[in-house]
Amino acid sequence: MQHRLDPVVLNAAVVRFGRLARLTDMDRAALAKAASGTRLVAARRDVLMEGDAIGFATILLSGWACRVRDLNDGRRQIIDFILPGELIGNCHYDQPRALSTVLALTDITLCTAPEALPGSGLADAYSASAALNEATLFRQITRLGRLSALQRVADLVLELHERLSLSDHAQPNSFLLPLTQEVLADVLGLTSVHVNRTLKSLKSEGLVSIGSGRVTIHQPSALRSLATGSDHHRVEG
Amino acid sequence: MQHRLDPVVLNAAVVRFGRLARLTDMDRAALAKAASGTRLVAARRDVLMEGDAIGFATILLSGWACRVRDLNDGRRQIIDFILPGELIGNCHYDQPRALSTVLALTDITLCTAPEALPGSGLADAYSASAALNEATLFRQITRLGRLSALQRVADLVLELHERLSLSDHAQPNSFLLPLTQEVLADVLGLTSVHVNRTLKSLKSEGLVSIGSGRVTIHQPSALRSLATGSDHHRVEG
DNA sequence: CGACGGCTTGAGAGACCTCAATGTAGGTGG
DNA sequence: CCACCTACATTGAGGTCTCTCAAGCCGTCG
Repeated sequence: MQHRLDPVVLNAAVVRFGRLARLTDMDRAALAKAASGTRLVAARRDVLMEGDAIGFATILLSGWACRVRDLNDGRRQIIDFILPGELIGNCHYDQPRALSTVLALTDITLCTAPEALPGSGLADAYSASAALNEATLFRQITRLGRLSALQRVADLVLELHERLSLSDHAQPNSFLLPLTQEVLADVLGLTSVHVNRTLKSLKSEGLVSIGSGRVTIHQPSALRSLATGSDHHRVEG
Repeated sequence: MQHRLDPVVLNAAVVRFGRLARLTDMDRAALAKAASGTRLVAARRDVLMEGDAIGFATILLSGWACRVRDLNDGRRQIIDFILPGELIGNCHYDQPRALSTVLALTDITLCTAPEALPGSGLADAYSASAALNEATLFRQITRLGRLSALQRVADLVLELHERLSLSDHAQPNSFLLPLTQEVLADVLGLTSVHVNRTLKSLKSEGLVSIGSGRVTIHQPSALRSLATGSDHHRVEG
């Protein structure tokens, strides 16, 4: 678990899938081999367009991407983020067409997801990953449908911290957030102006600090109760 | 395709899956056999609770259900509807735990989804169904994040018409909608009061009529342009 | 008939948006 | 080194959409 320049150890997919299922050496070797052939996509470039023909599922090895849907009036909604170690596309059946555009939010590296033998640990990991992805969509729907701006931001910060922790991309109470406020607005269903004011409010309450690409969670429990609406016992600085 | 009391013909799953993939007689027989053993759930009853252990995937044969998430303050968000012929749970891997509560909105009948041999038409249908379900979640996210109340209702009406048409549960420009305005509010991320006003507005513009459980779409193209925001050329009565 | 659930309507409040200006940091060229 | 440009963050003022609270209505069912 130490930091070496060994790609097997540093591979976000190995870390994440290893947390989702019990991997054998063969599974890890397959992931390492897959990760030896990477594809790079620059920030702001499309990884794939809605309706594109898809080959195999892909693993995001580094950087941030997102699924996004564009509206006729120029606005857009980010469906969900894709974080290191997460899958793009489905491993359980051939998906002829992409269901949404996938956009690189930073420079990213991708690799083809190795095929998993039925019953293998890797297959279990893919299943768990798909289930997590679906749960993330459910959470996003609830966030957009029923939470206030303050709650949405709090909930998203907590979710990102949880998801990044799965691939060791987060510290116990902070993580790197390489996103502009406009991107946050597009995922939260708000305007960037209101995201700015909401962040300011969270900062001034001392719950989190956000700046120069890093989020630090100062009061995890207060943030959680804010996000879940059980905000009775407000923790005052 | 004629209406007979033959359960094979009336089976919503056979109709829907037959539209999603080319089914063999064996596939249809498997569905018919599965549908011979049904489970009934009364309106307002939970089909399964979030976190429940799951066995096999289930097919909804009749009635309306929904995935729902409850909040601490008593409010709730309906994630998506489940319509006749649609799947509950995943056919491509064992899902140990339910990701959300599933609630019967009307009296419903369920059956276990028959196992699909790899490469069979049924397997293709399950894949297509899963892809459609994911697309529905994407659409719901976009609806909640970026559409106004008027647009949300318009978009939902169009979506429901499309989905019900897949299982022959809709007429060319109308369908039965066995939902209260409160349920609509919970799926649209609005209050029932505002749903009421929004419906009134749509009616008064002559786009749709809604009453006694039936929705009729009078101006499909106008409704579509309202939902997609390309509402420049308003169609005035 | 009364009770109930769902629908409808009104009035006022609040959250979030729009428009617009200013501030700030990094990058580039003169 | 400074002027300039661009992208992003920040702040203000006013408007609008949706919510909240509250009341009345309507059909159904006991």
